[in-house]
Amino acid sequence: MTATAARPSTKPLGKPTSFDIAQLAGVSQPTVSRALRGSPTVNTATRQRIEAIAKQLNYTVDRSASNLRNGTTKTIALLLFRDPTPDETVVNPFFLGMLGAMMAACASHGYDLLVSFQQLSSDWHTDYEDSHRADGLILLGYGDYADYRSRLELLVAQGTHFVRWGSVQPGQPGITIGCDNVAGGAAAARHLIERGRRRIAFLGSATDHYPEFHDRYRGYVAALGEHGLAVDPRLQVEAISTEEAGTEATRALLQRGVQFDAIVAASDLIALAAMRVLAGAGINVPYDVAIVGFDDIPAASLANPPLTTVAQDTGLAGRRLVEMLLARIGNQPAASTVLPTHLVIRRSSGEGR
Amino acid sequence: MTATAARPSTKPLGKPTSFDIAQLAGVSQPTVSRALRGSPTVNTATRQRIEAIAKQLNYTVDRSASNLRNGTTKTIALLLFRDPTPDETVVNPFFLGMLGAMMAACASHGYDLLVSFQQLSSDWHTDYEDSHRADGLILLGYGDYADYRSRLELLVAQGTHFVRWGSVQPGQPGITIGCDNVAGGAAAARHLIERGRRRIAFLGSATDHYPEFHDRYRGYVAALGEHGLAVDPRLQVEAISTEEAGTEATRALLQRGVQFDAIVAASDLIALAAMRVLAGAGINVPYDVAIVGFDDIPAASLANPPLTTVAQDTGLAGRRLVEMLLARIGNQPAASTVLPTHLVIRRSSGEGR
DNA sequence: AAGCAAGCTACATACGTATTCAAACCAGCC
DNA sequence: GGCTGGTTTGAATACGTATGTAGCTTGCTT
Repeated sequence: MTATAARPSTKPLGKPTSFDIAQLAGVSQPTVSRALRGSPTVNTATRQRIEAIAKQLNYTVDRSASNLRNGTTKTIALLLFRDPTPDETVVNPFFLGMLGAMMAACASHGYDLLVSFQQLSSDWHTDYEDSHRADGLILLGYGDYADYRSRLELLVAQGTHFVRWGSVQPGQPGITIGCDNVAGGAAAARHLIERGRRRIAFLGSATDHYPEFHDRYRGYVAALGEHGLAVDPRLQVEAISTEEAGTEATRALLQRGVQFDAIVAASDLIALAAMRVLAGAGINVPYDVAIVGFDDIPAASLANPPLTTVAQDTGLAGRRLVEMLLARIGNQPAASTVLPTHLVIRRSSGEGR
Repeated sequence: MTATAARPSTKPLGKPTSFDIAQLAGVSQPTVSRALRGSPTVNTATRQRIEAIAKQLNYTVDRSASNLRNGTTKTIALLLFRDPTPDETVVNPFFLGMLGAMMAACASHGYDLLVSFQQLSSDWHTDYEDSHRADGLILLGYGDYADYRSRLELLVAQGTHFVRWGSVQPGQPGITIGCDNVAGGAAAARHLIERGRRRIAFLGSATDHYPEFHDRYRGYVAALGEHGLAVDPRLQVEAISTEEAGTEATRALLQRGVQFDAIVAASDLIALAAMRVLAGAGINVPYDVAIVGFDDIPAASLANPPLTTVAQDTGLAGRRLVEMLLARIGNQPAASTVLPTHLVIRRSSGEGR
């Protein structure tokens, strides 16, 4: 009776606790806990009585207490790494496309989803799991891999559960889910070649600081090779994932004065920016220059002309990220996975002159 | 020493606790807590010693324990009500646009942000704050207000802290942040009238089940009145916020066989759908029919032709929602707020025949 | 009829933190 | 030199849940 004494029966003011229920049901608090958690050792009649009272009082288990006791939070933290955009609060639309699927996947497994912006340089790596705010992390965002990798290794060393979206490569720390960037890049270039284009530029990164873009570039190079086309370094311009980078890269390409009749852009944002710059320069898409993007963000189909692009299945991606993370958390086998891409053909890669 | 006895000094295996720090610093656990929380009663030298050790051990306060002790979670839950779209995981892009600002605002106040899909009909209203998963709720989503309102009243009765985005009206339960839908609707219609359009249709809701759309409709009606134009009920078609609804509504409008030279759409998704349907019917935008949308989602500027629309400042909206909620949580004054809109003129409302 | 197992329930406790209250200490002062 | 007042620290405790263990009851076996 010590516990019930702490809350005199005259004062049920705050949110009800398992002690309140116990008192009303004439049992002890542990019995309430066991009954509501479905322990088979509780008498059926007792359980039903308890459940009825709990429902009537609108009782919910206190997550803070439950978390403390269980050492688990039933929460996943989604860390979005900021692109260096002018507006600090803009989230990459491709990642936003995964959000719905992640919310749904988390919910269906009884997990909550915490979202957060992060500077790649902040100390996110120690934050979430150590402080028991989440049981695991999902990392989303492009970013300089050289810096990134050491942090991933730290996470592994700490035993933190995490999954990231990115380029899947052997020997990587932790679990990575990603699409087949090489195949996607190749499909984009191949499509343009088959449409008769020969001078195909690549806007993205050809260095392994941005492994996903680099993979796409490798696919592009491979496709050119298949068709006996030479890779002209003057047709490759560095660009990160943002629209701003795309604008600059396209301008740089034009300034080089090199002739080109097509562009493979490493992201749709780059591609859309390129279309704008080209239009501004009086260059017709697709007549003068055909363009293929990557990601199939919602805006791609609305562009003028609609953008041909390498689609990634964001729904599947989001689901897979959550499932793999939960497997890791549950100490079940989980492995890096490569997801397929498919080419969505629209008008931006149409007939040339 | 009872506590330190529980964790023999030979075994510092798990995440370090304040007891571990205390032992290393040669003080008691409460002193550690006080030192790290900045209590002025702790000797400066002691504090520094403790801080150094805490840093060295990568100590972080256990949120579960802290939450339990404080009765607070430093977390806000964002509840997104699902639109009835075919793909269950698609989130309304307008609300997604607020997400970045909300994340930033939460972070700057030291709060975490939990996101979750909800069926409007589920029992979300009792879930989050009662169970100590969040200190307050942000409710986002259109939805049948008749059903919604009773739940809001329940929230108020329970003393739950919440803020919602929607139509701001007197006598509403709780705090609502919204844009000036009436003024926005009026601006859209006025703009079309000034461009010489006279037969202006409205795609949205003229009933108060969807108060925001109804407000926009009222603005539209007012603008027509200002210019002595009659309101033709045949030019109004019911539609909820989704693209699918826009498609259907536009088809219905065409089937009525009523002549029209412009459309005010209650959302950009509706407007974009309308543009597609019209294009499919061989009707030129803006030549035959001018269109104005509402929201200024990212896709609006990319449409063909780019969509004239009533812009809402999603960044400001997200920030304001968070700030008002935090004020409520802190028992500080907070009130419903109406935010301004502004018309963004693009080509979809250009020259007619 | 005594013993024993099975079935339920209660007791005690731990999770890690933050706060209240009391104690210890130190210096200064009459 | 003991006392005062201020400063710093420690002991005890509560937050609400979940679980190991012990205890009680009932019914059945031999």
